[in-house]
Amino acid sequence: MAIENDMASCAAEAHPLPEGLLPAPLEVCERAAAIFRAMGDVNRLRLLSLLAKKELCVTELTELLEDNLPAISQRLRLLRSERLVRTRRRGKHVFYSLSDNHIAELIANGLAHGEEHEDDIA
Amino acid sequence: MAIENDMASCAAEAHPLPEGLLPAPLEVCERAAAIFRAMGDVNRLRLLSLLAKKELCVTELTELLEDNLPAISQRLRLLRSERLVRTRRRGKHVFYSLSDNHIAELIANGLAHGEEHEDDIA
DNA sequence: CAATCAGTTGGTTGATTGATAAATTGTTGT
DNA sequence: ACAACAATTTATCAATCAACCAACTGATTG
Repeated sequence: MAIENDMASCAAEAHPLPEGLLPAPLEVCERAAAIFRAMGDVNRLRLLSLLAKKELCVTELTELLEDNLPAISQRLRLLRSERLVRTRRRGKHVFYSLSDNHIAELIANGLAHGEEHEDDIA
Repeated sequence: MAIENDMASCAAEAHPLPEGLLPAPLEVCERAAAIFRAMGDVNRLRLLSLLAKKELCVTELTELLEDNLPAISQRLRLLRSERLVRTRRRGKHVFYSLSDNHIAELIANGLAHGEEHEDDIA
């Protein structure tokens, strides 16, 4: 009753909050969230799962994923805007690959987790 | 004109596509994409960045993130529905923690990448 | 330089999503 | 049982996003 104006008390009683306990910096979270968001779509992730194995051009991706070319191109565009993939022009073809190993690891880890919990869907 | 029904020819010329080159199974991608999607939001990721350090209750998270409690609770609900976090009731308080080390690694990796590319935002 | 192939861009539409506030459930202490 | 606190739920609204089709650019070949 005497300490009801101390808003932090309830939490402090439950656990003494360490001073240094802070969320990751906002800018870092924004960047990381942008990467995750870009990976957080089935079609884009399937694209990435292929690029994780091999550099591929838009036409090849279109065939492997059995989709139409503009759709693939749009997804690649978004992935490139978030710097998850790189492009390299070779004659008529534009080849896409993952921009760095860090991205490759994130994709591999995510897919690995997806395999473990495959039963969650059914 | 004579070969216009052979759709694969153009890509085959650019690169001989390995037989075994297939995207990750659809179900795996769906599950992995769902995880990434859940992480792909700044507010949820900040939540996760805290839970990666320590188990915390909703009230504590509300204070640390300086937001209102229902908002935090909603985000936690989504994270729980995707099985990224676990709950444990202790008296009046519900404590949240990451559901497993795999998730913790993904978060750590994502944030690490976010730190590297902090300059991308400015 | 015209024709064709490879890829991108723009605009629209329908579906998801996140924020907010209000009402409700669950828990403890008196 | 009641009051006070902790957390969830529900509903609604605005914003964001992905799919789709059409038009366009850029590069190569005849």
